[in-house]
Amino acid sequence: MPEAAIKDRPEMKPRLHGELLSTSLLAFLKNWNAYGYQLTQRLADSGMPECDSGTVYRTLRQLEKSGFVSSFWDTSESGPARRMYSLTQTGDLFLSGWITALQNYQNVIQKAMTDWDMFTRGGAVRPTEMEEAPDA
Amino acid sequence: MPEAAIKDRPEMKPRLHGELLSTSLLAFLKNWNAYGYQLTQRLADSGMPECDSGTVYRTLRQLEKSGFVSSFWDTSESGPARRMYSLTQTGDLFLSGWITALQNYQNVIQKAMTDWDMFTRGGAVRPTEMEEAPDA
DNA sequence: GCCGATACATGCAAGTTACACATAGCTGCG
DNA sequence: CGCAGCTATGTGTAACTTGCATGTATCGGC
Repeated sequence: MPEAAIKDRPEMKPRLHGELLSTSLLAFLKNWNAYGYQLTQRLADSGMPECDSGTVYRTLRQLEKSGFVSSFWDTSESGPARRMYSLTQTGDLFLSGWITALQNYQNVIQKAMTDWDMFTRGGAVRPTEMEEAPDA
Repeated sequence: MPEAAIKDRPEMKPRLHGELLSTSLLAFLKNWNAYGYQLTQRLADSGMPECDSGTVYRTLRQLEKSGFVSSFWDTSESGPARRMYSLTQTGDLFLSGWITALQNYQNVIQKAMTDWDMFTRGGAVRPTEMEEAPDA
């Protein structure tokens, strides 16, 4: 994890949101139906950055509006009613597409680290001393 | 890539933005200094979803405000002046932290796919027929 | 001079988020 | 019963982010 310079700035406390949140939710729903509160807890246990539960609920509604999940009220258990979500076929399709796109992202990140490794081990100039990238 | 149901909806044309964009930019800058226009092109060539060049420029300024990159005007080459960016130590640190966090995300996604695989091969009930997740 | 490519930037409407707060059901307990 | 605390879902709002269109300026070729 990042050290002092980063972790000490309250404004950059990392939070899970956006596409990473949406797709995490879809991933959880691939194997099990679940409701918002439950998903919030699973995310918290997953080692990912914390996320606001309000955002989780809104995201789930958004995913439903997009047709990626569907929901119904579950009153079978004790306690307050739960809105159970399940993944739709469209959502499953979207998740597959996302994973493919993620590969390209991973390639970019990994290539950066690999190249850096070659730089340092090869004794080449450090990037801050270079003016521009090669053409290839 | 996702098929008909998804790709035909113009509103869900995927675009690269947010943290995935920021970190892609930082990754490119890990090995080479570069300017906005150049980075926009590299992103386009990377196989990732398209992204708006205006968003790239704004994101770079934001990264500078956060202290993750620094910039100067480069007028050494012919053509319009270029704002050259380079990764700062803070940015490098942030990128490392991000990669660690990404691992957890990948685990969530991958576990979903693995479990699904076990489901289908093991002949277990499909998730849409299940009411709730197991306790463990 | 004029066009097109390069390069960076902003205005605006629409969408998204964090944080605080609201609502409500159920459980345990004195 | 009263009432605190957990479960469960949501909303109001200000701040921020984004896509798209557009604006500005430099330079090379003709």
